[in-house]
Amino acid sequence: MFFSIDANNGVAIYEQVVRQVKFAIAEEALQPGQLLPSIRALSVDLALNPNTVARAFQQLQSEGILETVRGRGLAVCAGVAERCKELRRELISDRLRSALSEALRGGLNTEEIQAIVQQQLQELTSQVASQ
Amino acid sequence: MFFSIDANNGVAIYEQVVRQVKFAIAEEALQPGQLLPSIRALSVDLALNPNTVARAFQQLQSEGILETVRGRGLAVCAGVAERCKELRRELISDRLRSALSEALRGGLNTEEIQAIVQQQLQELTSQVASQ
DNA sequence: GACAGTGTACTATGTAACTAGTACACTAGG
DNA sequence: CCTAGTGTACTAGTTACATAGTACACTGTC
Repeated sequence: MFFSIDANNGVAIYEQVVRQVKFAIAEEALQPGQLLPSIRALSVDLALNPNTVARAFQQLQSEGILETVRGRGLAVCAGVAERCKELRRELISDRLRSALSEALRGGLNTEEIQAIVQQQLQELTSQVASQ
Repeated sequence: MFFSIDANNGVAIYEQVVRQVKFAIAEEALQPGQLLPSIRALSVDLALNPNTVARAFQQLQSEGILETVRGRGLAVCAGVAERCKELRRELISDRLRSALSEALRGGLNTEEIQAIVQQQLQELTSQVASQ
């Protein structure tokens, strides 16, 4: 599957699953109507407890992004792609803002911060390219 | 005092205190030999439990950044300013890297991410300026 | 009908983080 | 000496998160 979990991320594991499902819908890697991998299958893939995955899916359901298909599984609701794109932008913006705010409060100036961002982006993209 | 705590940051509160003390030393807002505000005073300022502040200070002590002056308080060790500057860069880089990595995995491209960083930096600096 | 695969619900356990409160030894200053 | 202010060291309780295991109702397929 597409998801990757980092246990000591600050972000709770179930929350990481929630975010990455939203991202997958935003990327259109998950289409409306499409069934998600089952709770049990995904928990094996990600080496998580089924309850943790179930909690993530329940939250997505309560947000109106997934819906239950009785006896079949959970499917992506119709017409949520656009909303997921907005959510993705908000989630990423908030997290970046929090990190940038700490950097500013820590006494770094804008130029130093931008340099760090460039360096990290370069490292990350070259990593992905070499995979 | 200089510190500001954000309770739902992902970063544990005691860890935020640890980081901000390091940042203050890196900024030379705290000089070597200088006494820090007392655990009790700081806990009142930040509306935290004294134990939480004590835990942060104990960690800083075990890292060799603060030292006990019996009956007086905790003081910044001599010659740690340079190390704190390195630590500050590492801490901020790691956190930014984590956020940027999520953004890339979420399907945003480098240009979109850079645009978000610029926007957030601009908002944050104009906020600070208007304070 | 039988079975396997769904989501859902429940209780229980363990850990980390934070809070609450108390007690003690030490030092500086009157 | 006495008092107030230090750090330090406990025990306890709460919350959030993750894990472990079990049970149930539903659906699709044979």
